[in-house]
Amino acid sequence: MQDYLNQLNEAQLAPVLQKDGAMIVIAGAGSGKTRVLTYRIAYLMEKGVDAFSILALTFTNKAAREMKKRIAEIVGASEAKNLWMGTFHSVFAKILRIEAERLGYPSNFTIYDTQDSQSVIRAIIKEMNLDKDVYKYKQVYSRISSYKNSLITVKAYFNNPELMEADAMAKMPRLGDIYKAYVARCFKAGAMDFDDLLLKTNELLTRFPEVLAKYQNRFRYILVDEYQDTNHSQYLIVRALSDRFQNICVVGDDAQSIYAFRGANINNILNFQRDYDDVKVYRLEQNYRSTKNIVEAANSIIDKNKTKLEKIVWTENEPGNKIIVNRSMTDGDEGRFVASSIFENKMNNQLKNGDFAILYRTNAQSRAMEDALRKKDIPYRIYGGLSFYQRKEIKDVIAYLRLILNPKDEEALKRVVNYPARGIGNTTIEKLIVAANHYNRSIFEVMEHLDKIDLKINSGTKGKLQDFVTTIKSFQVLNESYNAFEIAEHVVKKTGLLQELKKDATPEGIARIENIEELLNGLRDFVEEQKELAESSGSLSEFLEDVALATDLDNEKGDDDRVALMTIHLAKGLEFPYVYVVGLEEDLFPSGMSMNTREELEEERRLFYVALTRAEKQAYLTYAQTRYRWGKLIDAEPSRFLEEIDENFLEYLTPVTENRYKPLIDADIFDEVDKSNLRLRKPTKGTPPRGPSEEQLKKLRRLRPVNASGKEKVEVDSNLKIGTLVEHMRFGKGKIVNIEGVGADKKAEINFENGGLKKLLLRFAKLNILEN
DNA sequence: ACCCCATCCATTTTT
DNA sequence: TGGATGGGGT
Repeated sequence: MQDYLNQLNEAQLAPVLQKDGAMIVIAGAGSGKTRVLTYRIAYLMEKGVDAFSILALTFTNKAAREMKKRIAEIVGASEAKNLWMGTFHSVFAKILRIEAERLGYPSNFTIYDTQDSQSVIRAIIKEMNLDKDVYKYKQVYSRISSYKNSLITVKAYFNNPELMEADAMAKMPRLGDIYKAYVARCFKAGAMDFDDLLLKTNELLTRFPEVLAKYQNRFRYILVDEYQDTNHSQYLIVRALSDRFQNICVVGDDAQSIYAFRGANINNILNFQRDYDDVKVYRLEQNYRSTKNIVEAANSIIDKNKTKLEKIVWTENEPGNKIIVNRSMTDGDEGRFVASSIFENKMNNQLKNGDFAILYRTNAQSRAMEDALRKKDIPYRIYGGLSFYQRKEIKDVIAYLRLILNPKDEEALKRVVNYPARGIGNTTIEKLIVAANHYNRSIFEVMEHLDKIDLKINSGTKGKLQDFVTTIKSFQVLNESYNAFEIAEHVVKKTGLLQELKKDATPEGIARIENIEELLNGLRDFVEEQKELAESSGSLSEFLEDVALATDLDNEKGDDDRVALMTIHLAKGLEFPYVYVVGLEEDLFPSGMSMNTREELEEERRLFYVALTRAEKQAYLTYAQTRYRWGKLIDAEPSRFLEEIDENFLEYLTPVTENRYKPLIDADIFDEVDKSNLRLRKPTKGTPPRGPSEEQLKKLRRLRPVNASGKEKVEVDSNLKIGTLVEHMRFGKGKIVNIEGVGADKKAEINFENGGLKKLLLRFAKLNILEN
């Protein structure tokens, strides 16, 4: 029965066998930390710890599911199902539902996603007559979010002159008022946003000692994965819950802390030893994932960081190939290089598409990769971006379902009250909102009592409103006796949503219908699964909670064989035999917005470390010399990270290019005694960080004027067909009227109108027709 | 009430 | 460059 313990090395075994007390496991990349966590839980259970009293917090729901499955194999499914495992958000959402009424929330509160929250904020900004160019709703949202994650409530905000001043300095003196209105409106709608799930949990545990005691007694053993990415709010929850028994095991790697931007505090892991008495520290330093070259190259990078815990990651694996570095002319070329390389590797080594991953810093970089992969007929899947549940047609269905559970949910109501169109226009909604605010009721309640309120709404519209109310109420009745799948199917048919979509016979329209079908299938699976696990009956509320808190990777359908494309953030915790890290350019990676402080730059470096350590056998690092950004072709310089890697582990396919604007090393920037005279190379607004290269300037000068009409000769490849040129002419306002021809002198005469020539030139550069 | 067009904004990462 | 939003026209 204890066979599984044999699968651990000595370092891994120690934290598994320590049953009680506080402990931290510092786990290097690829050192088998998931295995340790899994086996530790299994071992606890074998030693007689009740599954009900174990709480394991993971970073994604998928991680929790997989771990649970593995544990079930060891201790049996019936035992494993009693474990509390999941993300902070999903676990505490469940607890909040149980305790909601203490906080004045209904237990069926809605969870607002980012879109919902932002839409509420946008409405508030509009109602307060604030300048939407000053108060940008996304910025306002992220400020409020970070306040919440630091446990700064509205009250705390108004008690803190410094914060208010900071916002006033940022030209947003009314931010506090927006915050207040936002919180009030969410509360009125019976809704919590993502941050509330943590904030309100903290409130619950501090305001109600008996509740705290209840959960302290319940969760006698607490385990936290990816501890380096916990924020202050999460930190306090863990501390509070573990305070009584102090059986706390946190696992993480400070070198992989990459979520500071959303409030993660690396100090949580760095200072863990101070927080509990008698903390045992374990280190997992043997890497089983990657070749020696990769491990040591990664070490040489992370070495440049000052803030870190001492740890030496090593491996007994083969040295393997060196890391391949490639430079391309353009981002398009970079894509083509990656695609060809994947193609060759696949052929030469008989690999599957799924053995490859392309990792990038920003989602926008995926396009060039996609184009190239498509041309080579290599199947790929993009992770992240618009997730399934964020698609319009899916959100519409979900909104109906949300409304059934919580009719106060304003965002859901606004979304579907007139979709499919039923003659309830904006004017009517406005009137309802005014009345709702006046009576301090929800919009739905106003709609229920139209006869009692004197609203200037004509009787026809009133009838339509009543029909809507009746429809929703009929759904609510059904919800009492049917499962989530049955309800959803009914809703889709009865509301006319499906018929509405069927009117649209375009490929997109058909895709939408298919998506809805997929949603229904997913629901059916969900219900079956829940019944099988006997965890529940598969009710609507459970499904909606899953949806709201689903991580992107949760929706992965790993059934077919595709190359994976994703941001590095999303790749954390994953591994692939072949990894391409693309776009290694200054201002892109490290991001131009994250090199103003040592902390920021070190986080970028950790991000790079994460990227590189995803690779098992072979890593590629690529960069381009020019790249389209914001629709403009800009010059790029190789990333400082390339120089930071010990070159013994690198193989350059292309000659090394020096960064012409050689970045200052950290010490130059951050360790100067007098920083006041140091000007950081922070790009100023509007102007690119640096101008075009000399050659390009020359070319641009030669080819001007761009804002007039005229004729110009452009050098092109003589093999180029006029048709090809024409194909690339059809864009922009400045039209190119015609092209005379490509002669023996390799020159084409082009007649153009305003701006056309410049655009053509850029296009050529992209196609790599013009030589450097 | 719906559709089309223009303008604006963005590219740092997401539970 | 492209997507998202909002205004104006019908």
